[in-house]
Amino acid sequence: MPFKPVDKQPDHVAIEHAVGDRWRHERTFERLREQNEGNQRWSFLDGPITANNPMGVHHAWGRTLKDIWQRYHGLLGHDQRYQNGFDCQGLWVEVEVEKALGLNSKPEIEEYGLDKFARACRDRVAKYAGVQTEQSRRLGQWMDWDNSYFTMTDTNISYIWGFLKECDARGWLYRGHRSMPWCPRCGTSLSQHELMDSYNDITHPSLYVRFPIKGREREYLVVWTTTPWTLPANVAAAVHPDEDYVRVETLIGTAIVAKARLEHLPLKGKVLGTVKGADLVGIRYDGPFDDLEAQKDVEHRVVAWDDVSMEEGTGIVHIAPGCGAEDFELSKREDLPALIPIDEAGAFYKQYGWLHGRHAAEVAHQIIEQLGERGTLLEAGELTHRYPVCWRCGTELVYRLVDEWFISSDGVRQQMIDAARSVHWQPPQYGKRMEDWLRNMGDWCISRKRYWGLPLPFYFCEPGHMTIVESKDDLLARALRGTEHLEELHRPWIDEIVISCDECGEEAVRVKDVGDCWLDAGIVPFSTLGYKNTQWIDHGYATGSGEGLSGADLPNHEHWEKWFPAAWISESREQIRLWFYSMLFMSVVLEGRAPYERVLTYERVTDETGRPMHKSWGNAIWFDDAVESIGADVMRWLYAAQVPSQNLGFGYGPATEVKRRLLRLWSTYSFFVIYANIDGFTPRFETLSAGLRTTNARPLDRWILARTQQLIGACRAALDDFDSPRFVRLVETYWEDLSNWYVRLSRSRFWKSEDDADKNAAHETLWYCLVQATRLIAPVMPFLADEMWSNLVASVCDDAPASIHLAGYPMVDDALADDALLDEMEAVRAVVELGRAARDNANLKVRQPLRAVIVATEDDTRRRQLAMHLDLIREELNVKDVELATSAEDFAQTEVMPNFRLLGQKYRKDVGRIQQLLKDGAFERADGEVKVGDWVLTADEFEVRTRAREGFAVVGGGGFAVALDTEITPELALEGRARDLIREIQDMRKQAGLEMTDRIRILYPDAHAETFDAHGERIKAETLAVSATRGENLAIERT
RNA sequence: GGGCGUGUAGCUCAGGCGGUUAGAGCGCAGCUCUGAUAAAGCUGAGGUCGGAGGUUCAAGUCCUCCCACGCCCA
Repeated sequence: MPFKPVDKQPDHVAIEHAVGDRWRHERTFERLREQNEGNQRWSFLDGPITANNPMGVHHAWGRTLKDIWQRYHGLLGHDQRYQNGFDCQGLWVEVEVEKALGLNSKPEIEEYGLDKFARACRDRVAKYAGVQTEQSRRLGQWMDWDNSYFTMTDTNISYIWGFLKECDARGWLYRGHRSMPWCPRCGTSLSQHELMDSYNDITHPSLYVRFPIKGREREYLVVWTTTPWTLPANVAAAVHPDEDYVRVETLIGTAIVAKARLEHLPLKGKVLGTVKGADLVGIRYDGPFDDLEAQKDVEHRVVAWDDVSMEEGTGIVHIAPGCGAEDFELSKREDLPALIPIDEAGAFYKQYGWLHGRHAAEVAHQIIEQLGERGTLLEAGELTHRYPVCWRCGTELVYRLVDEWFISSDGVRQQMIDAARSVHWQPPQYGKRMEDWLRNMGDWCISRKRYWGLPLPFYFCEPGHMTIVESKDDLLARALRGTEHLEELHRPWIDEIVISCDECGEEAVRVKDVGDCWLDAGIVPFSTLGYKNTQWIDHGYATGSGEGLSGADLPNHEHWEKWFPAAWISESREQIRLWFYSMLFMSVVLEGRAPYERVLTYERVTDETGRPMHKSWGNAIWFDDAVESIGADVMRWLYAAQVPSQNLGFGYGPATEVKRRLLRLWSTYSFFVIYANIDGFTPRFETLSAGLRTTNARPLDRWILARTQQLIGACRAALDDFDSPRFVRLVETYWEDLSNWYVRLSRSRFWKSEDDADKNAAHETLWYCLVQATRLIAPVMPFLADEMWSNLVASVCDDAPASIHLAGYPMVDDALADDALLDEMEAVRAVVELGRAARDNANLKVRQPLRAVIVATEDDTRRRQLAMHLDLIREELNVKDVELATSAEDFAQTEVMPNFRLLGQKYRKDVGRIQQLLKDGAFERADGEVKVGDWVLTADEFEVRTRAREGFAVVGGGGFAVALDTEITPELALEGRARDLIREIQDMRKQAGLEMTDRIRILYPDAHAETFDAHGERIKAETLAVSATRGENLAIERT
């Protein structure tokens, strides 16, 4: 047997493990790279995955897309880098390590020891980089796993330093005093892009508070706040200068609020008068907690602010510049003092008296109580609203005024927008989204007050000069002392180093801040490609804490020029404001252009009902579980089929559907192997490349061969467009055609026992189609495809590559393409479908032969097409004869369908009436024209169709009418019974568990005597019977 | 509040420049075919193409407004 027998269903998991092992033993991937080395380049750049946890099924979507196109380009012969990346630094790693070590605050980390903490972070990264590598291999991803890049290396850090130096040279780098969203638990501020996706519905106190006006008796402003802890830092009250404010008489005095808000407030009383906001400006009032030391010199006043909202609150806004971003902006304009009430852990400073040491989140109750005692609380309720929390630990954020480092964005904004426009965004709306983001982006806050991260290379001397170190070498050259323990560019070791100030030569020390992790990822188009590096260093990339984790080279600038920019990158949608953004920023600064040419962006993975997956909801599916039960190939197909602009519902249900559709291909494969083995068929490998030239090809063979060429062309086009959903649709439709049209109609050729040229043509054709179809799906289902290849090709063709992935991607064979034939077969299939529908209508099952079917169409071309395939129609409809007719008057009526495009232009408003008349049959046909009402339609303005009369047949597209001759003669009835018997005996064979080649003897009762007399030979032939004799009941026995 | 996107059969989704009777898969019911097929075929039930206006001879498709949902930004 030339081919290994095939299971009824593929065991994906078993196949994948076996094929994966084979790839390893045979060095298949390495051989592919060797094969393609030096060819035309295709530059893909991998966005680093955070090496912090095992990867999930959502990562697998992106990794599948990356792998599909890397494999596709590999099959096209393109030289590629295949470098995977790991993101190693930043708060997310720290938080996980804190959890693992049982630490819960910055003081606890410092007590634990920064060196041990850094080691723990580094170890975690190393561990999960390994885990993710194994998982990715299991998914089938082909990457140069031994040479991944790690963003924590000294190399990567040095490159970022160089970038920061460049920003400073342009005057864009600055230290700012800003109100930042702050996580009290993590003790650090969050950047603008870290704030996204982290709003929760949270219930807060909702307070109305009185601010008594100085110098007026019993008169007060009313403000509203949901953050009571900020009241001790109040310095002003803002009003909208153009809005009307009213004075309202209440039991405890005269309240001032915005007129527009009055009806929404818990205030009752007579309106005494109206005053413009602008006229309130300058009023002095008593703050809520003037007795606090911090409030000692504050003079509270009313200021004007255009952003005061009339949608909520009282129209008078409590201003605490140390506790809010907008408040701080306002304070700069109005020259208000900024009181900072809480420290980095969220606890009140000493100057806040009775609040000292208490945490902002805990003091609401006491503040409300105090306000009550002081008689300034008007009302206290609750409000549930969207409020930001820390995206890592879930702690409610507060706003805090802090020193942070920024890169000013105004200088690069327009250049970045221009660069982004040069990129091909897919789907296109994400290009707009990037542009929106760029238009609105604030200055990039690059500092984090944490430990495990890029050390910012900013050094200050006592007199206050700043020196920026641009690389590790630069640091060592400038160092005065402290380099003894510097194993890597991380805290705490780097903090020991003292350098000399550029300006005054005094000793300078580093600021304590670390960097935003998106600096780490954004630099990789430069750091991994040897940008401006003069000398190629073998295995030189992994330095510092990355040492020993990767064997990647540090290439030189020439190499960078070859591979920059990336032809294509692909990541999930949130990377627009993260990686795509930071890379673009850095690349525009360093090179003035985008670092990528084309971007494919995809959405999120949900469960199969569309809900987000959550560990706590119990609907999460772990990658390891999924891949060992569904199989990587099926998962990959599921990912490939998904339109990337929509969320993907992942689950076992959708996976089962994929398997079911795939079974069509597998069953065809299995069918082929069964009969090829019975017949000892041996394929010729050269037919794949040199083209299949079968002399005995039947029309159906030529058709599926042409269909295959069409598929090859369409698949290549879809993949060239990075359109995997289209690719999947094309391929699945082809499976259907191959299985349910070609094989089903050709089965008898495989069954027959004569070993003739016709059978060989069928084998050759089916083998060719199966192999080409398999090659096409190789980028998406790499394991299954290679398994099929080794059985169908490698095991029987000595001259074939051992792996499908070394065999290149199929090319269209023009000699086999035949659009006319495809069109013909479409007509045949339409007629057969109509014929089947007609049988169904007439209640005549297909097994009963009929004398004739009449196919009527006025379309001469269609008739000619059908005439070439009458045998197919006869077989499929089980009729003795096919009659083609130009007119179907006896059983059908003629319809004239208007050509709306032409008529619309010509007759405009009259088209509707023409259409109605034609529908009613009120027309005459003569000389190729149609007279309808007052109009005459010329030949190109209409199309004639045939519609069957009731009871004859069903009408479908293409203008056919199909009618059956329903008379069943005794001969036809007898033949029908013979076919029934064949079917019955076949079923008995199957029940008895006989092999397909086993011979039998048939016993039949008297009742079937007539049938056997007439059709005995045929029955015996089809059921592989050596004899048929009388018996009591119908029975078979094996010979 | 602004921007982007989505809304088509019970479910998941296709529907280039406006044009004839809006499709597929899954699910459901009935029938059929079957010695590769745990498959497949046919028929049927099931659609206010989110809603309302408008442009047009003609709108699922173009325009305006509105509704719901998702995302991004305020």
